[in-house]
Order: sequence, then structure tokens, then C-alpha cells
Amino acid sequence: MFRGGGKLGHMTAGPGEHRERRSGALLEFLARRMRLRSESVLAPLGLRPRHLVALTVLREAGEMSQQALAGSLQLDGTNVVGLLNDLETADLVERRRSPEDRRRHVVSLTEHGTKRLNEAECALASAEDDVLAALDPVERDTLYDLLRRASSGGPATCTEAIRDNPDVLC
Amino acid sequence: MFRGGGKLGHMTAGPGEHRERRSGALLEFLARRMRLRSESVLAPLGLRPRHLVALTVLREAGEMSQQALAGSLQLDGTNVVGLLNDLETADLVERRRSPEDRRRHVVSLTEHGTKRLNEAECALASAEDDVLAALDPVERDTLYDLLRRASSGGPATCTEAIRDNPDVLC
DNA sequence: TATTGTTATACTCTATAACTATA
DNA sequence: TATAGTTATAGAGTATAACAATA
Repeated sequence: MFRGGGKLGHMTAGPGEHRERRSGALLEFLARRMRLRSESVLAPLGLRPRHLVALTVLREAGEMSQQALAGSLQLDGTNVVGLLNDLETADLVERRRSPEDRRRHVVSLTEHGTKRLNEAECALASAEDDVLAALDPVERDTLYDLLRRASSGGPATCTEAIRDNPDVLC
Repeated sequence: MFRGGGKLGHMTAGPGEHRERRSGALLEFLARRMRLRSESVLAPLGLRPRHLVALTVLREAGEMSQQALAGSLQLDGTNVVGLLNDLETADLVERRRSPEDRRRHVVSLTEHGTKRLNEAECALASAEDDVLAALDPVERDTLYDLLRRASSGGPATCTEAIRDNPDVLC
């Protein structure tokens, strides 16, 4: 599938051929493949792909409130509850009341969670090798860096912007 | 979120810091953001993100059977039926019986579908700008190329491999 | 008998609404 | 009154099973 476009040269579109270079569909396409592959690999560890996403966010961004986590994951707060219940039961994550505002729960990775996340990532190597088979190691590294940088900033700001000004198209 | 790792330099992991560079979680993370942004933009066009993925696959790989499409999308064949019903009703896609094997439906993009796909991709520009805000144009182009190349090959071969040899871990 | 596509149905994921406690 | 988190519940997404047509 998706033939053509070999190597990284930027294809010059033909005269009438209005070549769009939108990554959206490709992103979803690959993410789905990755998720399906990951599920079977992660199952023995008692984890699901979404757990790994949450753990990854917590490792990268550090501890945060459930609401902030929901914002980052672009997930409804109600679903975060169940997600964290799973992770807390497995002692991968810790919820503690914020001293400043006792309504809040501050969520953080436990030491065990950090270790487990690393193990899971190792286990996922084969799934990733499979999905990214067409890329060589250097390209995979480049992809990782791009994805990581694109993940910076996050929609937290965007979510806040909407709350302050609902007219904003976000 | 996801601080650090500025620019494309390959971070050298610290001594005890076993830095994994797995793209799986990031891929899902960004794909979800992209999907949520895309939904609102696509709604006026009567399309959903998954429709765009299917149309994109059909454009890149050309016409194929429903089964092949299901394999490429890593979607159950039953769901492809509904997906194609939507697209066919909107005259974006065409189903015709294969002359060689009358059990098969050959699915292909209509001219209208090709045009509509291009329009949709234009409409998605703002959503993509939003999600990939942290990347400059050159980096976005690189990302597009990497995603596109990674999408090559596809799991069609993999699916066939399973059918021929169920023991294969795919 | 096996395969392509379809329909009917059950299961999982995700979001909306009502509730508790803090502020 | 408003906000953080929780619970209960309904809607959408996805897969499994039985069926029709063709090979």
C-alpha cells in the first residue's frame, strides 16, 4: 500500500496534480496498526495501549492533576478515573490529595511504574519493528524525535483557550 | 507536555537512564489529537476521520477488493461494509463485481471522490497546523514522508502470512 | 467445502448527566 | 456558586456468529 514516494526527496507535483501532503490520515492509519500489534504484546503484562500512553505522558511531563492529564490525553475526565484506577491498583501510579487544594488529586508515576513502563517499551520493540519495518534505524530515530517534539506544547493551552473564549476554533 | 528533546539531535542517554525511544505511544497520542481536531472540521463535509483514511488508502493503493481494504485498514470486514455504504451513498466510491470472481466487489475512488478527498485535505490544513504547531514546514514535510514510507508494505502481506501460517506472530 | 460479502448481535470505548466534597 | 473527582448510564465503535451467493 501507499506506493511511490521512495526515499525522502520531496516529490514535485505534476502540473495538474495538486499533491496534498497531509499527515492526518497517515497518522491514524499507522497508529491503528501500532495499537493492534501492541495489544497482544502488552496483554501478558496486564496493560493496554492506553495505559502506556498515560504512563508515557506522566513520565515526560511529570506529576499533574487528573484534569490536566485528561487535557493532555484529550480524554474525558470520567474516563481518566477508570484508567487511573487500573494503574493505581497495579501500583504503577499514585494519587494523593493536593495540600493546596484538597479537591485535587496529584497523579504521579511510582518507582514500580517507571520500571514497568520501561519493560513494556522493551516488549513493544518487536511490534514497533513490524509496523516501522520500512524505515531504517536512523529514520526511526528521526520519526521519534519529530513525534516527540510535535507532542510538546500540547492542547492544554488550547483547552484553556476554549474555556476562556468559546469562539476560538481549536 | 513532553518537555526536552529540542531540535533533532539524538539525545545521548545518561549513565543509568535507560532511554527508550519508542514511537508507539506518541503515535497514538498524536493520532488522537488529530482525530478530535479533524472531526469538527470534517463534519460540515459529511465525513468522519475514518472515511478520510479509507479514501486515502484507495487513492494511494488504487482499487482493491473489500477484503484487501479491510486488511489494509486492519479493520474487520463487517465494518468495511458500513464504511463503504457511507462512501458509496455519497458517490465517493464505487463497488462493482469482479468479472474474474463474481464473489468479489472491486472498490475504487470515483472522480467525485478524488475531488472531495482533496477538498477535505485542504479543510484539514488548520487542524494539522494546530496539532503539528511545534514543527516547522520542513519538519512537517519530513514527518509526512516518514509516515508515508512507513505505511508502505502494509499488513496485507502480514495478514496473508497469518492465513498461510497461523503460528506466525504478526 | 471454502471464500466474499452481508446482516444481526454482543462487547468495548467514550461521552453526557447527576452526585459528593471541597473552594 | 463554581470546580475536582466520582458514579451511573447511554451512544458510538468494533468484533463475533450465522447467512447468501459464488467458486
